[in-house]
Amino acid sequence: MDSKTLATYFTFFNEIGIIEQLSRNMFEARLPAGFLVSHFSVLNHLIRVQDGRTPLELASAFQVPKTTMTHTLSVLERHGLVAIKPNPDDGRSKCVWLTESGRMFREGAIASMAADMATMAQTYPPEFIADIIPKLSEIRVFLDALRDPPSQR
Amino acid sequence: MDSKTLATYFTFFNEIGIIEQLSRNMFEARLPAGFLVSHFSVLNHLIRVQDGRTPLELASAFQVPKTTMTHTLSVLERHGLVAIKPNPDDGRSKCVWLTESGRMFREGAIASMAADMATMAQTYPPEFIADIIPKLSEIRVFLDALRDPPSQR
DNA sequence: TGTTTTTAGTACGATATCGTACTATATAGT
DNA sequence: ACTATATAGTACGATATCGTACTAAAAACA
Repeated sequence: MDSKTLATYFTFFNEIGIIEQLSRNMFEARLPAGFLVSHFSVLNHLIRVQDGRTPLELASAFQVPKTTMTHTLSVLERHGLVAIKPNPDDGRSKCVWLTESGRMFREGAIASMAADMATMAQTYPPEFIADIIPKLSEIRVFLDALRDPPSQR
Repeated sequence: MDSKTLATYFTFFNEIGIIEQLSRNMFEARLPAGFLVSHFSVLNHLIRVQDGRTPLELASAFQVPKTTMTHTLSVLERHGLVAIKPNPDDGRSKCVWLTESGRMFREGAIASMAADMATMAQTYPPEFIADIIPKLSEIRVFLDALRDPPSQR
């Protein structure tokens, strides 16, 4: 692979990295002090896929080590945003449930973030974004499959 | 903004976030133990834009707080990959220069990563990637401009 | 059924990232 | 020139993220 082609791929991932940072900063500016996107994302995910997920499922969904998810969940639990209960189907495992506070927290966060999204929509309408998503999804699936071994993420 | 449109934007940023994590893991697997993408990126940036940049310029380029860059640079300096010297034009400032080791480190890292990029190129040829980059760049520039105030990042 | 291996979660330590506060120097305003 | 403000970098503390090692339970297997 020539260096110019290589640079294309590097540029791609560099743009991804910068957008990730900028968007994270944007979102976190809308969250209550002390909360990060990692916290919000878990709450949001539990709404999207139904709560009652195990910590490992969550770690896998976010591609983070399970130790990281343990920590994130402990923060959410400490703030009463989730309840962590034993998994009735597996004595080793647990299930994560949203509390009423957790649902409200997510609602409020989304309402705050909607302002930024609306601003963004003025320049980049939903169709523009929707057009890019499938390509990113493809690449995401590909990269996910590329990992070897499919470790405990 | 209706919730479905909102979901489009959230999905977009979610994909960005996952790709960022997957690619970071992929790249870091190719770096010598103990080194992270944040270290490599600075070396790579110094090649691309010429070295002699100030820590603040680097922090700005990567959208990280200057304290984070101070830390990153201290790691690079400790390993002899960069040399940090006073800025002749500004007594408060410094300039970051690549060392020969730093250049070699970068070369080696890129050579390692090229293998992954070549694998990726089999499924996603450069044109596919090159097609997405301008859109991401646009969005990156937009998000960058959105920040208020243009803080010390 | 008893043993081995795998799996879910956590404890712990190391490093990264970030925010606040501080110092030194430069710039702006008078 | 003098003062006030802004800027570059760092010190420090808090939290996040991650890797390794461990425990307990489940699954595989003999």
